[in-house]
Amino acid sequence: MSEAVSRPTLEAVAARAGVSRATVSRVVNGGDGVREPLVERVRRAVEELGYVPNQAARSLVTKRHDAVAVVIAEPETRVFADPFFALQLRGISKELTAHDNQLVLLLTEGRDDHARVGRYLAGGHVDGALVFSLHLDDALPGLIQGAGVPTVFGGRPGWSDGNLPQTLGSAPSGQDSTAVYVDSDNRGGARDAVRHLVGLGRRRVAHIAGALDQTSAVDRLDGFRDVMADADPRLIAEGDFTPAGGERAMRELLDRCPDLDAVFAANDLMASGALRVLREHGRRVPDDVAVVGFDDMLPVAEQTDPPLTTIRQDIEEMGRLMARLLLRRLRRNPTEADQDTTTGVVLPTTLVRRASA
Amino acid sequence: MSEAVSRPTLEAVAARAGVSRATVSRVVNGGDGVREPLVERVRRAVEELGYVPNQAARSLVTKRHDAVAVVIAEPETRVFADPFFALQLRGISKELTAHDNQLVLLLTEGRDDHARVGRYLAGGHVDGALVFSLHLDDALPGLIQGAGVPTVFGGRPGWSDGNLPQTLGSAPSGQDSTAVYVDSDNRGGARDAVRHLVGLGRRRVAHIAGALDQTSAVDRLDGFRDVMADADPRLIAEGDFTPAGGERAMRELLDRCPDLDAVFAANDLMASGALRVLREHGRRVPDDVAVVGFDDMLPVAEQTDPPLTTIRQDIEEMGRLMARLLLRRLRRNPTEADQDTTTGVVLPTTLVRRASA
DNA sequence: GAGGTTGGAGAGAGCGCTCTCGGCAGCAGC
DNA sequence: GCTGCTGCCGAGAGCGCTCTCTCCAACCTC
Repeated sequence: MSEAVSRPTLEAVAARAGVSRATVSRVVNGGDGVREPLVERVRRAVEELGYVPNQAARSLVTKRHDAVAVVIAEPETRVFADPFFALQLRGISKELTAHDNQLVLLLTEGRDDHARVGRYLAGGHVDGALVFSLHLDDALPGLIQGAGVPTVFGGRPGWSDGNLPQTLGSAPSGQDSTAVYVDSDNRGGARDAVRHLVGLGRRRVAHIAGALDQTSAVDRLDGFRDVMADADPRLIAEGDFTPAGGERAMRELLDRCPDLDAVFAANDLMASGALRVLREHGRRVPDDVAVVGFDDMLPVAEQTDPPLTTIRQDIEEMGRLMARLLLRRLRRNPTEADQDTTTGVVLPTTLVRRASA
Repeated sequence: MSEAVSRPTLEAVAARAGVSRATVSRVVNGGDGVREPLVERVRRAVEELGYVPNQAARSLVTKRHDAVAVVIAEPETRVFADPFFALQLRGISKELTAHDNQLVLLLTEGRDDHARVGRYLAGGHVDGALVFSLHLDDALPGLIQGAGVPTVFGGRPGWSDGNLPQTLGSAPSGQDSTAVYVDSDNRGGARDAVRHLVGLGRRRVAHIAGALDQTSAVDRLDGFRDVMADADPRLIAEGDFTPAGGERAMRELLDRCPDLDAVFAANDLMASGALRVLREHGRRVPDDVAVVGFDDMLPVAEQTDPPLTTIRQDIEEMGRLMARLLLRRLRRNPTEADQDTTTGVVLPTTLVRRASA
């Protein structure tokens, strides 16, 4: 019935190895400037005692935490429940653990929670933050910039470039507050999708847009317009990224333009809804109407009837890249950081051909 | 171009309020034993300086971290990409933040990573762990029990009750190493599913089992057998929880027992595969063959044709409960903990009727 | 071989907090 | 009016680490 054995300290290792605390510290942190025989002796002592550095004590003095926060602001279960975040987290996790950083997950529920997150980040518990900001009117990005924590955004934040919330009053300066983000090429992907449809000989191409308070939806719509510059405005309907929204939009479109011969939906979920409505109206896919989605959300895109032609983005890579970018800024010293003018990284997308177009 | 302003310390607050550090500490931690006027003064000073306690310094002395690890061991992208974990995380997050605890996410990639997780947990960086162990042969649960960290498992761990890895050599004792877990009522849910089919008058009910190295799959199979005690063994096929596996199993079943009139699939993904094969074989659902799934995985269950009748489990609640259980053990003092004989909590499931059965 | 130079090791301060302890009021009891 | 409490508050040690500063030995240089 022994008391919980307290874990060994640097002191204990030093005693065992017959050296000073400082030497053990040096060895544990890379071993530079310590002669080989001593290094060896310390290593053995560490091994034998099962020594693990006390992170709290360490960060008390270094002021580093080797931890970054991942902030996911998503009140809507629907979106949260899709595989998107899981994959992104996975990419982030891989990159972080490869550099011995911990991942502190912050999920927010509604607006009130934003303040909590802001407080947490400003509290200096983590070295940096990875933030997913989905909505244009979201206060979170501003709050976070205000917290003065190095941050990388997932998805282009809602404010336009050059219009950053620079002057947030008491924002601790010294941090360059340029918004760094990683996004996939929503606009380019949309262009590819529409070009593919046009290449198939379709002339009346409709678009089911996503919720336009999200930059991804706006960008995909822009991509559509890039190719269909002179498109009939009635060929565009706004959905909300849900299957039900896709159904609604599809009905509208069929109603307004019965002669449409193709649909580009801003995500696979809406495309699946559209497919259902098309079938219901007796339109054959892809013979009468060709359909392209976006996301390549596997459980959906592969299961629809017919399987969905869509635009794939490498979600996991996006997460990995976000983490890599953040770690790089954390590592740099100020002078170098000044030269780091990266503001946005845009990942390519690819068209995945299945049966629907 | 000011230097990064270092955040205020207890000392600073004390000076401003004209009291000692100890008094500020008392106020910050609840204010017991400090007279009202002083409390007020300290509160104001905290407010004015924007003081936030330094968590590292605090845990250095308290040896608590107000943080728990969530360990998700899932090398397979497929499973990880389903909404399951997202919802569970959400539940966990809600409960943890309600009690001012942080969530440290640990995702593992393959076996080698298990050691890393074990080391991390044993390193005493977190107060407890929430672990999702999916496979029967998984070494992780053992490793974690060995780390001597209070743990709650999500899903019944792979070892049978009463056969815990008690003696893991150098496991720091003092912790009661009973495995606590939260699971949904896989067996009961399966029984409900099959009873529903039987209640519809179906007599040749088949089962597509999940990967049987997972307790959930085993339990669902057991539930099936509970109701169909004398079922033809050829009516059972093992899938792997994927749509493709469901297709394969369905083909097998149709081949072996062309007269089957119902199928209970151990998850919705496999059910969707089964539906496709049934359609391909000209069987009408539910007229010729009724189909029930499991999980109520929304993007899938609602989108199949016909929409899937399935068993719903409250995933988010499961997560919340796991966190609650863990926090309770962390809060308790040893004597009380001894009386806490909770080992498993099983959450109820409900049948959701849609069109497939 | 005296003085200078270097690289490796130890001593010790101190990060920001908590918590025990001791002091000192204020009050009751005799 | 003195002892003995009780209740508040401050002093101070110390959590486990990093990091600077100092010291010392070994090696050059002329």
